[in-house]
Amino acid sequence: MQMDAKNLARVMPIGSLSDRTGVKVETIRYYEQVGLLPQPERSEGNQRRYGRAHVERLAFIKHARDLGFPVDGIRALLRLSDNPGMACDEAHAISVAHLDDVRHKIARLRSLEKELERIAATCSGGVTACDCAIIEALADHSQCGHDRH
Amino acid sequence: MQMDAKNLARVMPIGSLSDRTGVKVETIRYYEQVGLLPQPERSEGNQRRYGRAHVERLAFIKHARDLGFPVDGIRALLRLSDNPGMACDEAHAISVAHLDDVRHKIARLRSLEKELERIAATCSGGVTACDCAIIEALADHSQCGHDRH
DNA sequence: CTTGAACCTGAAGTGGCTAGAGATCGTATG
DNA sequence: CATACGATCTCTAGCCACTTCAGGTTCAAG
Repeated sequence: MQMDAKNLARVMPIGSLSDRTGVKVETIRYYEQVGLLPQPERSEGNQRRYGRAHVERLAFIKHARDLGFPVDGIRALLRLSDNPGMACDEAHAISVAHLDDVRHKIARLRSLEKELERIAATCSGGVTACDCAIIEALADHSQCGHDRH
Repeated sequence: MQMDAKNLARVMPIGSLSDRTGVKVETIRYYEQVGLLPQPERSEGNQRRYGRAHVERLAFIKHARDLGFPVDGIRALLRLSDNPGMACDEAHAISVAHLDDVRHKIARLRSLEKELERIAATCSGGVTACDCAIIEALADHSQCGHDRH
């Protein structure tokens, strides 16, 4: 067993970085491949060795991904974070654009929810009464709230 | 020009099927490839020829996709719709499962929305005051509603 | 020194399409 | 009947953000 929690923040293998950040090993390698994470130093046997800076950068990435930022947006935010000073306006623009996107998705899902509720309610699962209202509803576009006469 | 709207419901080329259903030509071929649409008859010159049944089936598929059903779910619903009688319970289960999924997505997006609002609000875009609050918020997980001490 | 978990690379697979290349078909005109 | 040109054909690759796999190498505990 490795003395993980304590203070190997100095030189960590990829598995420990994974444990610390909650990002899977394969995903870490993927992030390196697409240029989100810099290439770390290697052990004599060619294994990746990470330090504190990598933990922070990966945590940043993970947090942004959890918030649904696309990888390209994260790349931009990381670039800004690397060059402080010329940052704020652009970071704000990226966030607001993403917030907009999230709101659109919510709106769309809400209307889906409504129609699914309506469709599911027409048939409560008893085999008797319907044959089958759900399938009919899907087949017949005219029943739903949308157009198409 | 072809007499589209009137009554070529008998034998349609793929473009007309596309126009009637709002599903792109390439997508129609894709649906055939993955087994959602049956292989249609062909003209002497090997072009697809569709009839009324295809229009209905494709409309069904489109409606379900618009509602966010995954292709596998649609495959199941189509199977049910082909074998009426043993249908209703299973169709209901599929729909309810999907509705559940949609609700989870909504809940998740709502919490994302809240946090993005909070983060974006910390820096309103003026370069002066922040350097940069958004980037700090992303870097520092401890500020947000989640855990991690 | 042996074992076995962790690590390595590179390629392919996922879902649900979309886009492109390059060839062939079908039909409205001249 | 010939021509032009849009519609269609097949096949392949690309998109996003990973995930999975195969087959090998390294590291560290006992």
